[in-house]
Amino acid sequence: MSEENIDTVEFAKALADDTRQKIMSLCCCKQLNVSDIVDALEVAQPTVSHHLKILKNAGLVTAQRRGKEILYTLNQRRLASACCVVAINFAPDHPVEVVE
Amino acid sequence: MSEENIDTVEFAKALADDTRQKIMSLCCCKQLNVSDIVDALEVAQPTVSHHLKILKNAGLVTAQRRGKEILYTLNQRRLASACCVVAINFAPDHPVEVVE
DNA sequence: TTGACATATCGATAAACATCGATATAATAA
DNA sequence: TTATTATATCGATGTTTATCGATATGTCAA
Repeated sequence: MSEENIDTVEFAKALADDTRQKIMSLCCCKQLNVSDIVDALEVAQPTVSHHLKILKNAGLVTAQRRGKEILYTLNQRRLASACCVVAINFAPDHPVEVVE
Repeated sequence: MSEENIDTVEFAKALADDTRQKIMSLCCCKQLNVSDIVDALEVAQPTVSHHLKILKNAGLVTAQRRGKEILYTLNQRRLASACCVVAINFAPDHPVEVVE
């Protein structure tokens, strides 16, 4: 949930599901509402909301209400940060960083 | 399991457990046998073997027999690669790479 | 207001998973 | 061989998690 402090277990758990990875791919670089995601995948709406909650708690997506709908977007910066934190923590001899 | 082909769901699942992250930290830069890991953590030996199998299948540790014991080491290169693959797949606008 | 639409939450269920005691397998030494 | 040590596998158990139908909450338009 936190802003910049990354819990690597929470991060990995959020990432550790095929449906959530699909959701992440879908809302990368775009804002999608829940119905868009439900239509793109083959899972029920409560299931999508469940996964979005997990992704949001891990800081991997952000939510923004627009009228009746809620737009979700992948938080790419956070994701890249988390990958770097994992690499730096566990693979200190192979440092990884965001380029440019 | 594979050499360079990284399954991001398998990778994330392997990473998504506190005990496994502790094991990874323990055998980073060193070779540890199972008993060393059992002693360092507070879990039973079959549990440690179970986690080592998951890490090994994901390519995150390598195993080498030496006499009666089996030495496990973290595969840092593989871990760094996997982090990069995740970042590149899901955060294309924030490219991440192994430096130097 | 009421109704329609969009999403979240609840409660139940089944599958996946972490854990451990008991036991099997493997290597070595006596 | 037998005994000892180290690790893996098996089988059972409890916990976590993914899933979905039903329902609640929230927003807006009429």
